[in-house]
Amino acid sequence: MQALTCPAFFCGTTEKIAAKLLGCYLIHNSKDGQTVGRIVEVEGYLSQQDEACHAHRGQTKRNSAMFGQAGHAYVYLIYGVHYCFNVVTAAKEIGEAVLVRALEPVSGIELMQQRRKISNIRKLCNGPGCLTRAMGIGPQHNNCVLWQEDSGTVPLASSLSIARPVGREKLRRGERIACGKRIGISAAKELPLRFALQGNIYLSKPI
DNA sequence: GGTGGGATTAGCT
DNA sequence: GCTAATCCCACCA
Repeated sequence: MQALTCPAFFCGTTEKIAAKLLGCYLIHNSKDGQTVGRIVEVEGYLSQQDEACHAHRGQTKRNSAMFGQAGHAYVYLIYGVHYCFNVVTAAKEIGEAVLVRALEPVSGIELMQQRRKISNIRKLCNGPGCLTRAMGIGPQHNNCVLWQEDSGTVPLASSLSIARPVGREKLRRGERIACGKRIGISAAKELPLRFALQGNIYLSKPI
């Protein structure tokens, strides 16, 4: 894998970035240790024209990170219980993002098991609320930068970043990028904005 | 100033 | 399949 060192990766349409994020790695260095997951399932949310998107009704205090720069994180609390992790994908003031719905655990698996209080690796990160718990992602990461900023600065206590696969690392044998309807929403159900690695066993639901 | 609902999950029936 | 857990904030009064 190769760390992202500039925001150029996050240029393009939200759909393109969603597909591009599949196979990438999400890396969290926390005081408890490092956890790494491979992104296998995402959903796009498209600003004003998308009724299921938090940005649909305009900018508020809660969703303001979504209106920030592409390549930042948007983390919000859902049902008062779980956190969802999103990657901002549009230019400032637009309000589009990609929700990460499932990860394939890559390293720091013992730490993930501790955080989740379960041992089944297939269930560690197989849902948006599950993966934030396993990775130790929370509100402290809202609006944080997901590429690696210049190394001269003082390292953060808790840093979240994305790395891309190199060469043939992106897709494994038996995997292909598939697209379908989004899950768990009541508005704009028909839009085909769910992207996942079909054939991967770590999805929240088969696609 | 009160209230309703949500991009979910786990545990029980 | 059903439901409790539990919090922020948009919306309405």
